[in-house]
Amino acid sequence: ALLSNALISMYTKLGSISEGYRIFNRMTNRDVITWNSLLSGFHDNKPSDEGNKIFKRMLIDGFKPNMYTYISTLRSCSSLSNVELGRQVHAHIIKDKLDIDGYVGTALIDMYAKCGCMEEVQAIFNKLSKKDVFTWTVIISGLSQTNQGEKAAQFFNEMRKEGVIPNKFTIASCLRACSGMTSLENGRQLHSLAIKAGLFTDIFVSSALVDMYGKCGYIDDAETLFKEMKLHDTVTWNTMICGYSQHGEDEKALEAFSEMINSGLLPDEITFLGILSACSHMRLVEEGKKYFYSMSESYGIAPSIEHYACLVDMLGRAGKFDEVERFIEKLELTPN
RNA sequence: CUCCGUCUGAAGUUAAAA
Repeated sequence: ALLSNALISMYTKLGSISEGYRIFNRMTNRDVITWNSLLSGFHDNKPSDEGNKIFKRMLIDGFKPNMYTYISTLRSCSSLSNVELGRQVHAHIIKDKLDIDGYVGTALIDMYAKCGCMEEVQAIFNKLSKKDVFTWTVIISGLSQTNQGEKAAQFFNEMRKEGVIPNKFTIASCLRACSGMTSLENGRQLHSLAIKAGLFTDIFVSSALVDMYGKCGYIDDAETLFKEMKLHDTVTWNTMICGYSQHGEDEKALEAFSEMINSGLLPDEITFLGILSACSHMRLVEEGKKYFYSMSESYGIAPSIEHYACLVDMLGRAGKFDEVERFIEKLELTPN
């Protein structure tokens, strides 16, 4: 069982969920760790309710979850904003007296924060005896992600008063809060803090800085920062492309797209939202259609309803209302 | 008693309109 467990964990963490399941299904000597190993694979992959299914199946099969199980299941709840299951798991945790554990507490706070349940967050937070940088950061990121930037800033200040040193996760989350509030002052302070702490070169921190300057209206500063970065990934390019497009610097958005492709990176669905938006601003209907069809033809990305909306917007701005109608009629998606 | 061990916690980019 020890070897099989390790194998399941390896496969699921590498994204080969089906390989993990194959070993799992062949095992006759499953233990709690077997189930936990299976659960651990759904952490870094796309959100799915597979984790919740495994948790329930485990209970039905008569296995007693431990704190590893609960933490993994809570992660699924967080990524799906499934507070109903989260509360059920919480009840199990209290029953098993595991709620005093720091990791469990952090996972619970994260789940409630991402679901927007601040009363629960406060209650658990107040009860925790030891608060580390993870505890503070999950709250700050939860508030940033639910557009409660002012509260995020309050927690950040309180954290520093307590003498807890922010790390790159904390800084990136706070920068997101600044972007949401277009708070240039706080953003600049975080910028110098990041330099002092040696976190400036982290790609999450620097991308968040590029975004912050863009959102605060300083697209030139964002561009300068972007060009100074040694590493660019898809998210960094997306930040710059969407920043250009949001500022009406649409030609630059398209140029950036070409540069991105030339550098060997692949675009994703967010890249195309920025690109289609730029084409729409410029009334570049034919060019925009080319980009739209290249999504599935060249990059294997299925357009979402947002992409279709961009195309409708583009046709509408260009005054092509008859074409808009035809386009909507032949939609394979249900219009919203 | 201490350490180790097959499973545990957080971060950046998202169209239009109003």
